[in-house]
Amino acid sequence: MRSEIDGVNIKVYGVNMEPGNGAKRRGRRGSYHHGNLRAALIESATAMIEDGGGEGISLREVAARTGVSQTAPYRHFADKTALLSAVAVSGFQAFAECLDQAIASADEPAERLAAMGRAYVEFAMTRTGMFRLMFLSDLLPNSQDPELGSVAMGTFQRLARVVSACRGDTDSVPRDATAVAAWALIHGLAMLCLYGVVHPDMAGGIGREAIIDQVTRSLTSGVFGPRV
Amino acid sequence: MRSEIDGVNIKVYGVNMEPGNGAKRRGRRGSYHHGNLRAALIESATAMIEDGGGEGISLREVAARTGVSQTAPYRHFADKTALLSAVAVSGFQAFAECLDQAIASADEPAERLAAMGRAYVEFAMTRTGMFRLMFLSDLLPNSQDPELGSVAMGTFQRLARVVSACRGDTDSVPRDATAVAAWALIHGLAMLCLYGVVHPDMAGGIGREAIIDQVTRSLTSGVFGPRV
DNA sequence: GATTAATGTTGACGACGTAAATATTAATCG
DNA sequence: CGATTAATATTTACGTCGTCAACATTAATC
Repeated sequence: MRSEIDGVNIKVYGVNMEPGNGAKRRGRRGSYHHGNLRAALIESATAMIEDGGGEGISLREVAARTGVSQTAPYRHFADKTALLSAVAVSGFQAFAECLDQAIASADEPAERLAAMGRAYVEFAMTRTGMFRLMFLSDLLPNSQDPELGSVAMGTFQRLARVVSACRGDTDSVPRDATAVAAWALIHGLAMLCLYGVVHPDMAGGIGREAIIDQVTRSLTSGVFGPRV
Repeated sequence: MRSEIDGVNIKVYGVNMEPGNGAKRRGRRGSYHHGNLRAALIESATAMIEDGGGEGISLREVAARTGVSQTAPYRHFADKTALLSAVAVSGFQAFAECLDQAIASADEPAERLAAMGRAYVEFAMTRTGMFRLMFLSDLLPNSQDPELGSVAMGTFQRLARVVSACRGDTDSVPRDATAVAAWALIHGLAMLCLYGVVHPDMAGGIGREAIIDQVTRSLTSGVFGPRV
């Protein structure tokens, strides 16, 4: 970005920021200031996480893909973890939208719960990189970011509400461990699918789809069914 | 390790390998060759993972703690991942022993299953670093090491056998998704505990112990109970 | 319009994973 | 037993990474 002519430094900023490069950048293009770098960094990092190997993502490459210098992110994030944490927050928001969509797809509580289970696993298998960042990195346990914790809790509460409805409780949150068990069951299933333990053609002649179906169905029977 | 006297290089090897330094080293001490470096590296790495932050472990530090140079590990492991994979294998073996102990602690299949559930969660909460390496790193899905996959499957089969017994099946592996559901439930519960979602004093007045108890108990009732 | 705050760049540092070349020891074979 | 060879460890070096400090450029404010 810097050419030296006759001992005079001439800076050339924004070479790849010219109009028409297809970026969704809202700020003034071609200027020293980016305009909306924070959001752009999250966007770049998200794209890299979605389609690439999740962990091997470097802050420098995120900056490069966004068209800024290596240290520019430090004006908006304390460190790499903070950026990843912000990405995870947006991931949880997208996740919550998927769950809400599943809830809206059915009227009966039992069907709703089954739909949520399928949506949960589908999110894990479709947006693998993001799911791994959300649940398989050390972000959640070690998080300094309170927003991450609360948005993650939001997904739990969505499940808990529907479980309550299934059992006929008036409270929006079940008083016993049922909601925890429901979440554990569906989350664990997603994990086993991710690990490759539950794969498309399993031993015993039952495929992954059938297993997902049976397990999500068991969400609405047995201990998860109506209180007696 | 190298002192220069009158232009002559004198190497001093094994300074901290003298007899009586308390190491469990089986090889010839004080020699250039370590004797059992592979096992020693796994041991050092295991110790670092158990009591420290799991992910931030560097190959260089493992080598240093073992008393060898940075690149010595490359004579025994292809790369860092291979070493971590070997550590995970030993972790799964220890995990299997815990499960076997739980199985041996009871005679009734239902009690056995509940005991396994408690052991599972306890392992996750006690040996957190190892559990995270085993299940929360990318080792399991991406593994090139066939031993890792098979030893991980071993823990599943232990659960599957007991689930079969609970349901009164003659086969050692249930033909439907019940074993998967059982594993998913208990693994998911361990995850939620690790994430801090299920903490000692939960909302609703029930503690973690009670939740673990209820969830593991639900393993032996409802869909996991005897076939009708 | 000058000052100040916000936001970017450059350059550097130490730690890391790992390859290449070299040194030391153990194993093998006469 | 001595010489050769294979195994194992070390030194040095390279490129990448996260991040700090110093500086440059632009926007906001009085």
